[in-house]
Amino acid sequence: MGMLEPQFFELPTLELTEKLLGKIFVHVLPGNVQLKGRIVETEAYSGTGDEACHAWRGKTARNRIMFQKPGTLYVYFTYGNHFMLNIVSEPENIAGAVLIRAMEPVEGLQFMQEQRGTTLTTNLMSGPGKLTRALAIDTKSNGKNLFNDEFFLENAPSLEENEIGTTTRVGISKSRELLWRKFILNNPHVSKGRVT
DNA sequence: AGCGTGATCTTT
DNA sequence: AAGATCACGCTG
Repeated sequence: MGMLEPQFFELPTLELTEKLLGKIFVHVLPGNVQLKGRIVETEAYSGTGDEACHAWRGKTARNRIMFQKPGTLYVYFTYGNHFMLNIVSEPENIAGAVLIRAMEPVEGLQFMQEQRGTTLTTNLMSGPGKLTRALAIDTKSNGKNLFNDEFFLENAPSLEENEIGTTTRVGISKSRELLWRKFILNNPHVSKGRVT
């Protein structure tokens, strides 16, 4: 299956949040080291009305990437330790993004194990801070897009509705009622204790 | 269940 | 300028 094209990302954020499940995220390091993970857990963050979205009050120095074209990477630093990986959604000048919360390791396991200091595959990428560490992603990648040979998504079949779980989002204090978290049911690589 | 760790944003 | 918050992960 080939690389996903820009048109794939032209969907409402919540729809894209589902469509990204099962797709293969690829980061190619210098020396042609290929790191690949299958996306198994995502969350939608979108514009006005969602107070948990960084951009709900408008554009700032940090969130400006959320206003760029769909398929752009929005990476930010939080809790003094962790980088969060998002894929921008919505047309240019409208804020939206999908937080990638967990992946299933597919290629580059040895590199990931060294990065993470563990060998247990269900612990390598089972959280948003874990997966950026495993994939060697930090704010240097903020603003890059998924249409080049460093970062891209490999296509894969979409999930059936009955294979997808839906809940409220994790770790937020505002807009807690929105059912904007999507994940692959019964997949052991979703973030800890949240497989169903 | 508690805490580290530092950028970002709000309030003074 | 100071204080609060934070789309988390690890130890205990």
